[in-house]
Amino acid sequence: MNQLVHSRSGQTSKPDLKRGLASSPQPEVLASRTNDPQRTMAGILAVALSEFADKGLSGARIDEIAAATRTSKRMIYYYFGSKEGLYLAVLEHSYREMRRIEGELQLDNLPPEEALRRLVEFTFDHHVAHEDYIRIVMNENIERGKYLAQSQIIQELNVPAISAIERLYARGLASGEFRAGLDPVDVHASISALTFFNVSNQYSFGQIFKRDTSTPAARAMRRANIVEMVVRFVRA
Amino acid sequence: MNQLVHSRSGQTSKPDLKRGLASSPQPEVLASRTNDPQRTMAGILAVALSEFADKGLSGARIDEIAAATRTSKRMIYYYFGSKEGLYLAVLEHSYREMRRIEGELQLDNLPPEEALRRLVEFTFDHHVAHEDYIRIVMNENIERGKYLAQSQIIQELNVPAISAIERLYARGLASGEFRAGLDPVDVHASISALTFFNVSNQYSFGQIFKRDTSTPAARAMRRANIVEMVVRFVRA
DNA sequence: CTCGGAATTAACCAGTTGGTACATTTACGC
DNA sequence: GCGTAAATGTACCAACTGGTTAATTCCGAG
Repeated sequence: MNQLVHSRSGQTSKPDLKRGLASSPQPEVLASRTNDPQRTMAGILAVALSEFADKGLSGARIDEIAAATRTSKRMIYYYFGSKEGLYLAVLEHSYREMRRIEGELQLDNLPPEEALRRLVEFTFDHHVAHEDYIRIVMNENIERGKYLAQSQIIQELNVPAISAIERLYARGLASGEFRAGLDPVDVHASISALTFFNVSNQYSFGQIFKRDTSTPAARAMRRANIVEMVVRFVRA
Repeated sequence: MNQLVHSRSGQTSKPDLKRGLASSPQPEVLASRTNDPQRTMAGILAVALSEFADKGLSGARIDEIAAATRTSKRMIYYYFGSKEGLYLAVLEHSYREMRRIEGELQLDNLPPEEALRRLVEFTFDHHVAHEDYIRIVMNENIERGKYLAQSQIIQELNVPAISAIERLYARGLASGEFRAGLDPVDVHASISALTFFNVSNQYSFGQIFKRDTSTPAARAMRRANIVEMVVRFVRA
């Protein structure tokens, strides 16, 4: 499949480091080409993320992705080998990015229940703000996790949210605020379910119940209820 | 089931109403053709449901659907007009069927909390048992509800789950078991989110956490926790 | 019986789509 | 400067895919 060992692994030489800035020497007119693999790959990846999120793996079109790029279709195959290779790269990028954002949250100096509330609110907001990632995950589930299974990179990624829950749960247990016997992964599943669905199924839900779930008021209400639901679940 | 009003453009007359049952007169062997529009349409629809659920709208192939049918591709276009027409028919059939199943649940002679538990358990089991419908809804959300919006039929369908929640909530409120101020649609959103996600995201979740969510033990645990979560949310 | 529209078959088609062959240019290492 | 591998552009293609054309058969009404 990916004969081109390019893409992930060693990029052989490192054509960056030089051009920190000063990307485009000549303005335009002069139709000379500039080699900038980093920029090319990043550009392709960004466009591909948006296209795959929009239409799904089978719905996205390589030609359209190429057209939206500064470069050509040839480059997609040069760097990513195939449509599936490109999709996998997008998937990996998305998961890495999601984990990175999760990892930024700092909850250890908040009281347990407050920390839990913050975590749920953060997850809710994060999902609302990154619909593209949600849609990539939806699509991957339509594919039954086929590409996720292929990626060691994603498998090896740790999930900051889980350790965050573990820590705050241990503290809440010690203080007597939380009840015993709960599984952090299960709690995470509930938080994810509630916040993910809020974004992933907004269209069908909105249509069926004639509600616009995207208004600030509706969102705030839903958010508060989800937080309340999770907190009540863990309370002693 | 539904006698397709023949795709969108008027497909002339209405070939149904006559043959209620008594479908196949001759067994087989005789290679002569038999006209049985009901059977033909139902067959196409069943295969299409399975294909669209499996691959999504853009991933499904008309030729493959046709091949899996007793009849030919031409018949798909004869009865459903286009790939999108077929998809819409599948979508409508799916929603109608889901509502019908929901409507079968009888909760009015159970105490409020018990009724709520039953509702959640029922929804959980229903979603687990009908992954095809879940996947059709997932796909429709990938399509941003475009086809749902086109269908008056689905819009007009009432949602039995909502009235069920309304009734049991009113009873729980009267008895003092439930707290005031909750919105039945919001409660429904939470129940759906938890049970839907459990099926829709099983692949990504399973891969990330190296857990097989399909074992009876894992399922029972998850189910119990979801029930508990919803009950605690509404309790006074 | 027979007539006409409904139901069905088989072959075909044009546009799309993922993927390539080949030629060319850039720019880093020496 | 210069040689060479990396990077890129252009043109092209074979297979797939949704959809159609035209011909044929079934079957209920009169």
